[in-house]
Amino acid sequence: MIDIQLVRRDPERVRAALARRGDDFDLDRLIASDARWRAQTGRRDEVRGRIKSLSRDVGEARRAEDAGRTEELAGQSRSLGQEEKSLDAEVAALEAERRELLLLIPNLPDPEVPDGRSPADNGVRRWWSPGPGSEGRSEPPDPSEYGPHQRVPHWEIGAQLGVLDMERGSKLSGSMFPVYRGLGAKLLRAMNAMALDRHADAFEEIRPPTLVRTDTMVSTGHLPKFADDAYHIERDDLWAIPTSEVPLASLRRGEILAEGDLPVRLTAGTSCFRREAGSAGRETRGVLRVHEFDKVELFAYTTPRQAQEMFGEIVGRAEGLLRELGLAYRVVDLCAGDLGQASARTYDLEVYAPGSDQWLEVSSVSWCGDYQARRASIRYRPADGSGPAYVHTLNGSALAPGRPWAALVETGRQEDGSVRLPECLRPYLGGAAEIPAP
RNA sequence: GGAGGGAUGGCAGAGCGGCCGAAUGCGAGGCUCUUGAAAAGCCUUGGGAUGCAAGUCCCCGUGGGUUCGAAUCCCACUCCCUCCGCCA
Repeated sequence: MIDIQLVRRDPERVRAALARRGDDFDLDRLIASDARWRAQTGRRDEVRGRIKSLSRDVGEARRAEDAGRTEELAGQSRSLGQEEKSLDAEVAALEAERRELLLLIPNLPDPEVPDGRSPADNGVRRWWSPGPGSEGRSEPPDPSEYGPHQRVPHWEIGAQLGVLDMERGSKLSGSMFPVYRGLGAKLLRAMNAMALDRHADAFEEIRPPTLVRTDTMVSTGHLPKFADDAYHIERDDLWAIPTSEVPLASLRRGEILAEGDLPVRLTAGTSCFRREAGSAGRETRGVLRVHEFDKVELFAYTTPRQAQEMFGEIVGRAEGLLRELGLAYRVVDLCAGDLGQASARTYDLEVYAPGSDQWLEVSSVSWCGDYQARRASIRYRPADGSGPAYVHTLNGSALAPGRPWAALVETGRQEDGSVRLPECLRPYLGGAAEIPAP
C-alpha cells in the first residue's frame, strides 16, 4: 500500500499520480476516514490513560487497606470502562474501513513512466532479433525473413506433430488447460530447467508452496481487489498462486533484514494458476492464454538505492534467455494506465510469433517500490543506525515457457514441417535437435 | 484423523492479577584499560500509532472474554514439538 503520511501531507500529488493511471479511486473518502480514525483513537487513548492511572491508585488504596477509597476509585474506573468500550468499538470499525480503502489504492507510477491509458501508449525501448552475427540485430524483425512454412500457428503445428493436445486437455480440465506430449513436454521442461540454471549464480532457488493463505495474496496486491482472477479452495481457505511472486514476496513477511543481507535474490519455478475470467475469444487459442502454466520467476528485496540497478539486472537476465533461445523480442515500457496494481514501473518483454504475426508478452519485470513491503511489513535495518525502513521489492519472469514454446515451434518450423530446436536446449533434451516431421 | 506438551525481546530463559515493555544470561554496539589483542569493567541495545515537542497509547502467537487493573485467569483459533494412525 502507499504511504498514508504522503496522502496527508500532499494529497494533490497522490491524486495526480492516481489520475495518470486512470484510476477512479475516491481519495477524499480515505482522507476523511483517516481523519476520523485519528481523532477517535486519540480520544480512546486518553480514556485508557485515565483508566490505567486510576487502576494504579486502586492498587495503592487497597494496599493501604482503605476500603472506601478503593471502592470509590474502582467505581470511577468502571464508568470510564463503559466509555472506553464504546470508543474502542468505534475505533475498530474506523480502522477496518481505513485499511480496506488503503488496500485498494494502487501504487503510484514512477515519474519516468510514460503517460497513457492503453497498451497502444506503451513505449518500445529496444528491439532484438537473431543473426546475422552472434550479437544479433537491434532492430525490428523483417517480415520477409519468415517463410510461409513459419506462418502457421503453434496450435496447428503442435497438433500436427503430436506434441500438443488441446482437446484432451479440455476433456480433463476444461478449455485453456493444455496437454503437452512427448518432445513438446520435454521442450517445456527443458526451458524451465534452463531458466532456473541460468540464474543459479546469484539467485537462491526456492520451491515454495503453490497454495497460500489470504494474507500472502494480500501482501503482493492480488487481494482484495482481484479475487475473481484467482482460484480459491473454499474448504481450506487457500488460494492457488497466480505467480510465484506471491510466495516469494511473503517469504520474509514480518521480518526486519540486515542491510548487509540486501539485496536478497530469489528464483522459483512453479505452476501458476489464473482464472482468466471473461477472457474467452480470439487471443485464447492454443497455449497463449491458459489457466495453468509454468513460470520461472526472479524476485529481489533491495534497499531503495539498489532498486534501480536491480531492475536493470532482472530485465537483462530475462533478455539473455530470449537471445539464447534465438527469439526476436522487444522491450516495452508500460504506460501509467497499463501498470499492474503493485507496480511503479514495468518493462514487458514481448516475443515475435511469426505463425500468428503477434507480439507475445513473455516476461514482465516490475519495480514495486515499498508498496508490497508495506503490505507485508518487510523492513531492513539501515547500516547507519537509523530506524527500520521498508525494503523495495522487484519481480520479473525469467521465463514463462508456454508462450516461448509457441514462438519457438513457429520460428523453428522447417519447410518439411519439422521443428528445429535451439542449440542451448540440447543438453536438456537428451541431445534432440528437432521435433521430427510426422 | 486421535492423545498430550508448548508459543515471552536477535537467541536462550524468568515472570504471586497491580509502575512488567518485561529479570537474568548470551549475542551485538560504544567507551575505559592495553603497544595491539584477549580478559575485565562501565554504558547502550525491540517494534508501532499519534503529536512540532514533551508526552500519551498499543504490541509477551492471533482473536474474544473476566476484572477497577491481564504477559499472568477463562474460551476459541493458528503454529510448533512428541506419540499413535494414515500415507508419497
